[in-house]
Amino acid sequence: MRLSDAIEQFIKTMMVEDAHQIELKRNELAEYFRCAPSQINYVLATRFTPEHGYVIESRRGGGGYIRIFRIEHDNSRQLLYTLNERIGDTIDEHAATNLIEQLYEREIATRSEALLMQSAISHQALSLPLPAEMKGALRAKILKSMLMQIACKNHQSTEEANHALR
Amino acid sequence: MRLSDAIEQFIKTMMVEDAHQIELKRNELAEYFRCAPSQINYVLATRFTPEHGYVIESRRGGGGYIRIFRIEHDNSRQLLYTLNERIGDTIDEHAATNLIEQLYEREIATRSEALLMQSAISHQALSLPLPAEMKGALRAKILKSMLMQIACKNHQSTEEANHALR
DNA sequence: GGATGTTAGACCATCTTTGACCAATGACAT
DNA sequence: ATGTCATTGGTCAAAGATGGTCTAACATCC
Repeated sequence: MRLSDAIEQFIKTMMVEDAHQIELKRNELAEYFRCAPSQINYVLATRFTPEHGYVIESRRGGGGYIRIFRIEHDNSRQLLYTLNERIGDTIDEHAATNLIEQLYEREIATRSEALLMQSAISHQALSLPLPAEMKGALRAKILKSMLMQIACKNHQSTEEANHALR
Repeated sequence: MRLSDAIEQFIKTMMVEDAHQIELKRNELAEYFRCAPSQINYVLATRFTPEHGYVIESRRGGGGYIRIFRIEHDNSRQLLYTLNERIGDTIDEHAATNLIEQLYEREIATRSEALLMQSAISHQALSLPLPAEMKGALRAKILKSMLMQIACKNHQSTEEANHALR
């Protein structure tokens, strides 16, 4: 079996047991699999992306860590469809607005969250001299990032939220 | 847990009890945590700056002390305004994170809003091939746009509250 | 054999902790 | 008043502890 697949399985097994969130040490994991630490990054970059339904958060320095959050299974299918099919690599403001509207109507996002997302991807927020394709790509990334946050937020404790904010 | 985080928590706990202003002895605190006195300075320098909403005053020599004040704001609108001013045309992720954390700690933004803003301006959300200056400018615009939204929302609820009182 | 996916490693960025050395203050002796 | 010195806090740089990025070499799959 490929190393990357083994690491992927290992992490996913950890997540099954332990709710929707795990914390790991890059060097320890690399040590365990006797591979280069950057191998861990490779696995995360190719198999634990927002498109796969995961959010990653990390910190360097003493006491550093890598945390992986997984979205809840209930909404995950719907959300992943939204992320991959409806947003994709780019999205214009109009489509994004419609999408946000829908999420609000379906009570996946609160009114407050919907308004905040809207303001983050509005033309005003992205009013810089950039090619339209770049703006579309940016909007897609930002929107995906925020949607994953909403999907994961219920798993994070307040304490962890503080960390996430640092 | 990291020593610095423990010290930070310790101080913040003191502040809550003690009306947003405390006095401490550097050496005593260092003794308590069994660390180098300069560790205290490190914590203050990285977590209790004006950017975090704190001001520090100290004196050396016999009877020396360190006083920490939490900056008060008349109301949330003022703070939002101040922060908006502080952002300027560009802001890096670290500074933005500090701002958002401050809003959360002062209950101007909810946890959900804080996390959402954080994810919108995170480096992951802006991970496209753009020069760093452009990313900083984008982050500033996005953040301001979101802060405006929150200011708006808060203002509306204030209006509603006023209305209800009439 | 070319496109795509893996792996390792060199080099980088960030955060924390400690310690040597510096500066200010106040008590006290002269 | 002035000098001395113990008492405190401040600065800065080095070392340590992590994780990130980039790229070349290698492997695998059509």
